[in-house]
Amino acid sequence: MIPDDVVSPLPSQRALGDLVTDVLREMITGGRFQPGQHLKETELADALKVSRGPIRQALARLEEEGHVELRRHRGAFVSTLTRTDVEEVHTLRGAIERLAAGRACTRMQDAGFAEMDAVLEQMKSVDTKIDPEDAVRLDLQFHDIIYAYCDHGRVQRVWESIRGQVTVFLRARNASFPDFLEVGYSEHKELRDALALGDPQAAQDGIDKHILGAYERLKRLNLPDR
Amino acid sequence: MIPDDVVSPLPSQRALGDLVTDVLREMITGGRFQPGQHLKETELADALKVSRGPIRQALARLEEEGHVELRRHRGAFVSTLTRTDVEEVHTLRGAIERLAAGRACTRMQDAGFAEMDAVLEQMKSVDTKIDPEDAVRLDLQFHDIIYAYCDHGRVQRVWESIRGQVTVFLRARNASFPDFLEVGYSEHKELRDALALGDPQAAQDGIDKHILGAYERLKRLNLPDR
DNA sequence: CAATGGGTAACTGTTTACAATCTACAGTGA
DNA sequence: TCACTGTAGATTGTAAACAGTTACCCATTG
Repeated sequence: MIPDDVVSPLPSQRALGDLVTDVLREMITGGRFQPGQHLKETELADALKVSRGPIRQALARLEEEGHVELRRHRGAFVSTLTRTDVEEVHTLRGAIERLAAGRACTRMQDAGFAEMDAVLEQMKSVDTKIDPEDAVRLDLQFHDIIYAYCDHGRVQRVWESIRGQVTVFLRARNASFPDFLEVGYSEHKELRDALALGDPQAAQDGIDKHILGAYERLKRLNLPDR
Repeated sequence: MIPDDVVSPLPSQRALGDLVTDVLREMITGGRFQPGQHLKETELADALKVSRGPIRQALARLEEEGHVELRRHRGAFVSTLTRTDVEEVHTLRGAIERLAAGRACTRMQDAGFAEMDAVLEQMKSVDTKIDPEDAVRLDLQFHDIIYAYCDHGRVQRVWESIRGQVTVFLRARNASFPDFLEVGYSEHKELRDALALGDPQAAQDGIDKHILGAYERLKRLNLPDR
């Protein structure tokens, strides 16, 4: 057996459509496209040097994730973020993360909590340095751990389907309320301690509280109603 | 303005891929394919008289719904139902239907409850006639109403993504436990009354109880572990 | 000036064909 | 028996072309 380090870092033959999906998702969540902008298949195909096939596959997936709106015979348009979207994403997230946490708290064991503590440790230092993008990354990483340990493929998929939009919200929040960076650590530490009890009910209550807090802050953002 | 009732019910130009998705989903849930069967794109394309494009779109969607497994460069295989699938589908369903019911109970109003009562009325008569397929249809119709009135596009989509598998489970249950047909009405009536209180907490508790009951029965089915 | 209607351009939806790539499986040799 | 190799079959990726729609412009009409 040849160790992984020696051979080529595996060409990672993912489907081209999946790569395109990631690239476009990053471009949209990163603000490289304007909300409402018309994304044309042929333009994207030319720009990314692929054919229309993988582009269509990517757009279909991004539509499911809520990043673009597909109008028949019109094409794909970058979604505009509304108050309704924030509400839907957060209530749905609350529902599935509640389930995920209830399961994860009895499955994480030492390894899971060690991962979590590593993230928390970094959050603590972010509190002093204050780099908004780091805060977003760590916030997501923390919750990714819960989903990873809940051992529930379907919940994981639903999370992945809204994760991109959660990212957008977190970025918007940090841009509007930079002071929030200071409470990131304590809120997640509290949630971690609730999970550590190993009691599904306590874990679910912890999530309810955590997500509700995040939602209350987001509601203060100035967004169009729909 | 011409009222909708007078004009043609619009030819509803759906995409071919969507039609193919529905056809294949029905064929899979209806048992026309064997679990594990290898579905080849070209075969399906020939059989349905469409090109590979819509077929691929359909298979990608059915994979997200859990009806087929897509293996890279191998193709699509009809999923085998396992105990794990039953557990995942029901816990996820419990989580989102809890949310949906909490919202729906304050939005259904008279019209919604009228729809529900119409379904309940049919359930009562099924109890005497006992046609398993009718029981499945009515069970789904009842819960569809909750999702329709919860006014939450994303929850609706998640429901649609597991609805097909729930259908499979219900059919399997009726095949194994025909006696269940007798309790269908009373259990749903109980849930309807919980919703009618208009209290989100009561509605959520009603769902917890209802889904848990359904799950307990399904667990008695004899299914492979994975 | 507003409403109507024709015409056009642009884009998506679909089909077809072909090249490239990968998997599984059988066969080969040690 | 085991590991390797080669090949056939199937899928994915790409490309090109056509059909169907949609939006938009603009002249016409009242």
